[in-house]
Amino acid sequence: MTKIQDILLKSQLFGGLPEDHLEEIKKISVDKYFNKGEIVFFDGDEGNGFYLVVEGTVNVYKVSPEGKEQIFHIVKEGEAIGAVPVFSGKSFPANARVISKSHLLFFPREKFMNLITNNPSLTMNILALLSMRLREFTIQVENLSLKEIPGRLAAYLLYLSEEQGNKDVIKLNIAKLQLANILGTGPESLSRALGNMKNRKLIDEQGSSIRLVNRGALEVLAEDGKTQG
Amino acid sequence: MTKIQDILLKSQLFGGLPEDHLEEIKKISVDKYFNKGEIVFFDGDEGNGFYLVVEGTVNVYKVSPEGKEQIFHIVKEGEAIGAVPVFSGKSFPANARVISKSHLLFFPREKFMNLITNNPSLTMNILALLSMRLREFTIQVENLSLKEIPGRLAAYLLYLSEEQGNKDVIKLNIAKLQLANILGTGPESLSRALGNMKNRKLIDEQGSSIRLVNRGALEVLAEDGKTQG
DNA sequence: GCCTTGCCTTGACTTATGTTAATAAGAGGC
DNA sequence: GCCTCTTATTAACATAAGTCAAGGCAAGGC
Repeated sequence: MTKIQDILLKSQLFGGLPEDHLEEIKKISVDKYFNKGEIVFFDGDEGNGFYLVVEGTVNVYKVSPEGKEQIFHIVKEGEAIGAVPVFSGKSFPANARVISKSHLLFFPREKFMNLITNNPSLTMNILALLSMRLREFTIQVENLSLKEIPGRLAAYLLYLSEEQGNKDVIKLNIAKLQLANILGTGPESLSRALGNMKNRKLIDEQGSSIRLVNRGALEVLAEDGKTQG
Repeated sequence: MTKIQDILLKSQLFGGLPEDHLEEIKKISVDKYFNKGEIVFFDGDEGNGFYLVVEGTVNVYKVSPEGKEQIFHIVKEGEAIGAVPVFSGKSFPANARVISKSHLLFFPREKFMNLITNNPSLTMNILALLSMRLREFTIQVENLSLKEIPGRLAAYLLYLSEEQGNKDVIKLNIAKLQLANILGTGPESLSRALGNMKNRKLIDEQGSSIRLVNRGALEVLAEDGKTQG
């Protein structure tokens, strides 16, 4: 089995589909290669198809006129980007930029639509994918609106821990600046929040690893959102 | 044609479907009536189906431990709520509360799923619906993270104007407190932002009507997000 | 018409976070 | 191994917005 077939099989989008369907799917896709920093699409571009990440990492984000960046989603191997325009008929609602050398599969809108119409399992997978994305967005809005920065950071650290197998020592796989832009802030505020957590013995930092020293306190912080009164 | 059929026909979800399908759809639905203030579902409740608003208004929102409320969506006649759990298989990601006497149609998960499998147009409608919701969320995150309160307010006023036929005099159909909770703030900050706009002759307030006096300046404010430096 | 109740506004004050700038620490090239 | 460039930290300061509290206004009941 090729690497690509393996990725497709494990992806939320195409997982659980019979092999001949995967073959068909692979056939309509186009390989696209990007170097670090290159743009996959811009906010407002017409969406004539969507992408699946085979290798590398892609940031989906928006920028304010002043240059502040908000990251919506960090997309990794097996995940899809740019599906919204395919079904809404509107343009891309955000920018996407490759942050490491990447290999994507591009699925042209028309051909993909044809695949869907006679493939109920694929359709269900897409519905599940979009629904999960909506869930993630409710969490992001909640974090931005109802929590202060230390609370958002705590929530993110716990999320990373869960993602990495509930370990107490987690790996920060992204730059601090990126993390700040996920949390909706700048690098200085993130530094302060991390420093504060270290002082209060909630975490411990060793290079790009963070040890969750006091998980309970982090959970309270993430839940409460506000630096306790 | 009954009122319900009319609503179904005009909804994004069921619009454009043949009449016999609408009949089938109506058949599997259950009427639910709510009084002002009643809860439709809570964050975390198991989602055994979704709702379509026939009459009234429903707020979808989350609350912080301190009691601050963030409204995600104000759902009106013809719109759907609670679709996420149907397709993701997870619980409701937020609360829903009726803010005026309302009549909803409830669609049980299983039966609705059966309808989908042999109804491609309905499926396409759902995909479009979820995608549009995702678009709206990107805008909400952008507003919360990249704009200050006056900018969010300006953006919302312009959105209302567009919704109400690009009139220069718009009707605020919700309480100020609600509006504040849409914008991610409290009533005091909203009052101040409105007051400031009045001082700067961007708007004029008459009861629950707001006149957009200087549309251009509002657009700049909404676009820039930040009270210019 | 008066009183109650809920909603909104205004003011004074506090605080979290943005800003600016300078320094420090790492990573990669040569 | 040294230099350069990027990335991260720290500190001092500025400000948007939250908080608390008081007062005004409007709608509905009696």
